[in-house]
Amino acid sequence: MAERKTFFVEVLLPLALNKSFTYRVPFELNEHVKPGIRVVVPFGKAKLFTGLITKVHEDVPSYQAKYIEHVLDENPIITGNQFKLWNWIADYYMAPLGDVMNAALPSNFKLASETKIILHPEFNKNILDRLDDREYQIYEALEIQEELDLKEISEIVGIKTIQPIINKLIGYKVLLTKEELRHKFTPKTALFIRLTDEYAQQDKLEAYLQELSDAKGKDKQLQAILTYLKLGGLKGNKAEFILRKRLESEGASVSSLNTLEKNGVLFSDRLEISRLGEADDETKQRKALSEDQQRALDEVRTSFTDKDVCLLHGVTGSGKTEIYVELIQEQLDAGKQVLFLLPEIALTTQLINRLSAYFGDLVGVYHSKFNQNERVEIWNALLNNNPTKFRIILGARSSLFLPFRDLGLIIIDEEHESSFKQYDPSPRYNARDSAIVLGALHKTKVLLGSATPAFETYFNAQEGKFGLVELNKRFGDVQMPEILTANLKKEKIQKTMNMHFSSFLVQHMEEALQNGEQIILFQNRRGYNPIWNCEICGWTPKCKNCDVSLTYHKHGNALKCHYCSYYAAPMGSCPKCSSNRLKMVGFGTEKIEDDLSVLFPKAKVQRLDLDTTRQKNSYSEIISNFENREIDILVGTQMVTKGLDFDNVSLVGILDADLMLNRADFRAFERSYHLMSQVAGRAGRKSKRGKVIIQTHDVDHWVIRHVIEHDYNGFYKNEIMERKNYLYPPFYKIINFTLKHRKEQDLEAMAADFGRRLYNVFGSRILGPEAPAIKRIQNNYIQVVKLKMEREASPKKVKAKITEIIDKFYSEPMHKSVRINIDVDPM
DNA sequence: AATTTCGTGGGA
DNA sequence: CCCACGAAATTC
Repeated sequence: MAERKTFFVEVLLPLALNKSFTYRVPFELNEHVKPGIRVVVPFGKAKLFTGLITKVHEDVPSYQAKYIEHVLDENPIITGNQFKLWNWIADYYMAPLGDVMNAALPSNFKLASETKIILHPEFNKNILDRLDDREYQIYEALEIQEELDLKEISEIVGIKTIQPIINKLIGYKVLLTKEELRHKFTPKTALFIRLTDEYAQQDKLEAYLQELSDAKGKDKQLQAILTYLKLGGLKGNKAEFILRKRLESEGASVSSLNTLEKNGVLFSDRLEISRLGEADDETKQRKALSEDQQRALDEVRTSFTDKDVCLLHGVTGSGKTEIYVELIQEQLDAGKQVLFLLPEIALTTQLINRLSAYFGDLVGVYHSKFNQNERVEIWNALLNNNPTKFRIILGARSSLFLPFRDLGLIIIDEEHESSFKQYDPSPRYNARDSAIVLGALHKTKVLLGSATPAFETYFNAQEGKFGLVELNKRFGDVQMPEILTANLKKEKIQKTMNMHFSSFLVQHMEEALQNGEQIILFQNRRGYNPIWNCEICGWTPKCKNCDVSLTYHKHGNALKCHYCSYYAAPMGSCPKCSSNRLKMVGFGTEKIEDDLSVLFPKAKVQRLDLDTTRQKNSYSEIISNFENREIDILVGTQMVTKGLDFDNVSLVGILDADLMLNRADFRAFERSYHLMSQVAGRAGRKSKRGKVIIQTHDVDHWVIRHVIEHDYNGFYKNEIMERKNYLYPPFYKIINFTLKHRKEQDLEAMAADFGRRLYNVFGSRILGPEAPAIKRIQNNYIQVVKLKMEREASPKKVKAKITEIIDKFYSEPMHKSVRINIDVDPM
C-alpha cells in the first residue's frame, strides 16, 4: 500500500483579505485536491464558505488547521491564465485577491453559508413562562416565520446586541442555529401555456373549434386557439408549451386565454427560461466593405504584424462594426475565440442583434442582467473549449474573467467609456487596460475602437506604442451633422428663453416635428435634478446621512437622496422660516418632459434615464418604440449617447453644455468632448444631413469650437498640452486614497497624518488631503489624498512603498477605525 | 467581510 | 452592577 501522505491546501476565500487560509486534506480526498478546484471549508465559529484551492503542499502549519469539508469540482474551474490575470489585477489595482475572485466568478459558483435561527425541535412550552418580553418576541416571530436570520431578529426586537439573548435561548433549548449552504440564484421563469392533453386530441379539438365558431361571441376564444396552432403549438397529438406573452402579442386576447384555461382547454405553467439560443433564424449576409473600410481593415492587419494593440479611430457612423465582423470571421475560421467588450448600456442595443444576425449561436452574451445559469453555461462551454458554442463573447467588463482557452482576438468598442472602470465594489479595475494584459497573456491582438478615443489611448497611439488606424468618413458618404450653438447669454438678455429652451432650439424643433422627423434631447444627469429651495431664507432639504441636497422625484412624490436610500415626504412650508415659498430649482429630465408637453402639446415625449429603465426590458422597449416612430422626442441622460442608430432623427439638442464644461475635474473637457460628439453622432443618417444644437452661455468656448468642426485631433493637441503642463494623465499616473470615518474631526486629523507619511516618501507628488465636493456619504465623512507619479516610475516599487505606509498606519491602534480605499488610475 | 470578543459608559 | 453599544481582534 502506498504511503499515506498528509496534504495541506491554500484556499482563497471570497473575502477582502490579503491572504489565503491553510486547510488540511482528509486522506480520502487526497486524490481530488488540485489548484483551481472549489472546496467547502469551515470558517470562523460556524460558517461554511466556498473557496478556491490555489496550492497543494505538505508544509505543516504552526497551528491546528481545520479540515476541508467537501470538494466541489472534479477538474479545475479556472485556467492558469485566468489566475495570472487575477494576480495582475490584484497587484496593479492594489485589491485583495479575494475581491478579484468575487468579481470574476459567476455568483452561481460561490456558495456562502448564512446563519439561520429556527425553533428547537425538543422545545418545551413550559419554559415560555421564564422568558422576558424580548425573548418571547423572538419565539413568537419564529412561530410565524419558521426561520429568521440575525439581522431580522435584530430588527424584530429593536436592539443590535442580540447574540447574548440568542445564546440564552439556545441554552433554554428554545432555539437552534442552522448553517445552510445556499445558492444565491433563483431561476428566471415566465408563464407558458398549452392545450390540455384532452383537447390536444385531433377530433376533440376539431369539434371544439366547430362549437366555438357556431356559438355567438366566442370568436376571440376561437382566434386565441388558432393563434396557438399557428405558432406551432400542436405537434401531432402533442401540445407544446408556448410563451403566453408571445401568444398575446400575436393577437390572442388575455381574457379569452383566461376563459379557455378556466374551461379546461388550456393549461398554463411557469417554466424556467433562458436567453440562450434565441438568435434569429436567418443569418444575414455580410455587407460588402466600402473602399475606406477595406483600407482601414488592411491597415489594422498590417499594424498587428508588429504591434499588439491597435486603435481604430473612426467617426460615428463610419462603419467600424463591419470591420470588426471581418476580423471576427477570420478568427472563427482559424478556430479561435473572440472577446468583444462593450460598455454595459451599449450591450442592450442593436449591436448584439447585428452580431447575432451574422454569427448566430456562436455569440454568447455575458452581462450583469443576464441569468446566472446562462453565465455558468457560457463559462463551462469556454472551459471545455466547445468548438460549436460561444466562440464570440459579447460582454461588459466582467466578461474578461471568462476561462478562454484559445483566444484569438480581443475587441474593445467605445474604448473611451468610463464605465469600463469599476469603482464599487473593489477591485477597482479598468477592463480596457486589463484586457490588454489578458491579450498579452494569451499572445492575442487587441483592437480598441472609438470615435473619440480616451487621451491615454490616443497618446499611446501617437507615441507608437499602439497602432493607429483612422476612418474619417461616414459610411456611404453620409455627411457629418451640422453643429450650431444657441446663445443662452444673448437670449436671456433679450428674454427670448422659454423655460430652459432657447427660441433658437424651439424653432428648429418645430421645424423637425413638422417634417415628421424625430428629436433627441440630451441632458446631463445628476447634480441637475430639481431641488427645493426656500425663496425667503434659502433653506434646502438635505439628506440626514449624506452631505447632499435631496432631489425631488415627481414619480412617487418624494425627496430622495442619490447616495443612500434616504427619502422624505415633500413639505408644505419651510421648516426654518415657516414661509410657504418653496420653489423648485434646477431641471432634470422629468422637468424637461413636463416643459415639453407645454411647448409641444401634440408631440409624444419619452424620457430615457435610470428612472425609466429600472425595469429589465423597459430600455429596449423605449428604444424600439422610438425606432417605430411612436415617440417624437426622446429626452435622456448619457444613455441616449450610446451606439444607437436611428434613421429618422434630424435634430439633436444638447440642453446645457456649460454644466459639463465647468466641472472641476481634469477630465471635464475630455468628457465634454466625448459626450457632445457622441450625442451629435445620433443626428442624421442616410438621407439627410442632421443638425445639432448646443445650448451654451459661452458660444466661443474652445472645446465647443472643436466639436463643431469635428476636429478631435485639434482638440487633442490643445488639451494634451494642458495635461502635460499640469502633470496629469497620460503623462502622470494618479492613485487616489479615500479615507472614511464617522467623526469629522478625527478623520481630518488622521487624513492629515496619513498624507504627511506619504509626503515624507513621495514629496510634492502628494496632494491633499482634501474633502471632496460631497464630504459625507451614509454618515461617513470623506477625505481624499492624491498621488501623482511620473509615467516612468516603477509601479511595483511605488506600490510596495504604499503598502508599507498603509500597513504601518493601520498597525497603530488609533487608526484602526478608519477605512482607506485605494483607486489606481481613477476615472 | 463578517463574526466574536473586549472595553466603556450610562442607567438602575 | 448589569447591559447595550461601538471598537478591536480574529478568522486557517
